[in-house]
Amino acid sequence: MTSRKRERDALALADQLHSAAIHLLRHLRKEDDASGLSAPRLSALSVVVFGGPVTLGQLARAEQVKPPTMTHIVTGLEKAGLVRREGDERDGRLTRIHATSKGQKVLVAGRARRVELLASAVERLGATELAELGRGAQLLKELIDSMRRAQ
Amino acid sequence: MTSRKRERDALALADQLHSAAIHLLRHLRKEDDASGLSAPRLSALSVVVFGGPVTLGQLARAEQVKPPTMTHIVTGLEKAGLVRREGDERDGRLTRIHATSKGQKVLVAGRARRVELLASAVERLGATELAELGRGAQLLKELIDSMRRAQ
DNA sequence: GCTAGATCGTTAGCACGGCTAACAATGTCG
DNA sequence: CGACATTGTTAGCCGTGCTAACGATCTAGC
Repeated sequence: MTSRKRERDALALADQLHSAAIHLLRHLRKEDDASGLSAPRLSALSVVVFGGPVTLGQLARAEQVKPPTMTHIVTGLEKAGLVRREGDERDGRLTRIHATSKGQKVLVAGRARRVELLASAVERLGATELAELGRGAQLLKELIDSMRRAQ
Repeated sequence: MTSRKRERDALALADQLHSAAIHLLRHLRKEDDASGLSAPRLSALSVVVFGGPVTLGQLARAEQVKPPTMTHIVTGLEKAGLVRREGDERDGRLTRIHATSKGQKVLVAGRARRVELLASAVERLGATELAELGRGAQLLKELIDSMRRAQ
């Protein structure tokens, strides 16, 4: 019956993670609003800033979103002047997304603003708990990658 | 400089948690779609099913959402026959949200379906990692509660 | 008892995020 | 050169979230 117990554990854990993800994002949304950057835009901008110029399709795959959705997000970022489109010279179908210097600045500022709430909460944690939470975040990330590979 | 290091840790951790939350929800959305229940609806339904009859305002606060948003979500659940509104006899302003039996069934089925992906990923984890991830989820939940109390 | 204010929920209207279907433009290969 | 594949965009739908404004109801205070 130990496998039955594992299933129950997995179900309970999935529920906790699901609920935590929803509520965390709803909290962070408020801060994101202050910077004018929603979570999906911030996330995409982060990829562009740290991942260098990237095609729209790559960005869509990285963000696990369909191309039309990414077109929409990039258009928003472009109108805000945080990103610019540039056609590839060798392959006319591709459009490469570049971060502008404003985009880099806004990303850094947005990260700082976004983390304020979390940071003040994190500072109430002991060193042990901080390490444990870090470990949990790493495991969660690996879990998501594993889900992605499994389709 | 140790406090500076804590800040950097907090920033990096916040980024990881933010990114993980986004990508986890995007994955789970696909499963949620299969059951016809989006993440916010599933989350709200869960509160109604396990938290007994609840007023719309309580539900909105529990889900950290403004009343008009919750009105919309509840309307969707009601149209799907998962929930029903009932006026309070003592206070005519209140509307209590009750789960229907169909709502209970659908919630359970949705949870199972939703957890399939995660469960198969979780089963690739060792017992130690499972415990660590569970601890991380618990800490994350406490962190969110702490953020909520701090506004 | 009645009026003034507070509270609760809804409606209206906006912006964004996500999807599918359909299309145009470009590359590639037989 | 022509058929096919790939890339990105457009159009159109629905769900989520907000604020502003409103109607209905309760509660105080006079």
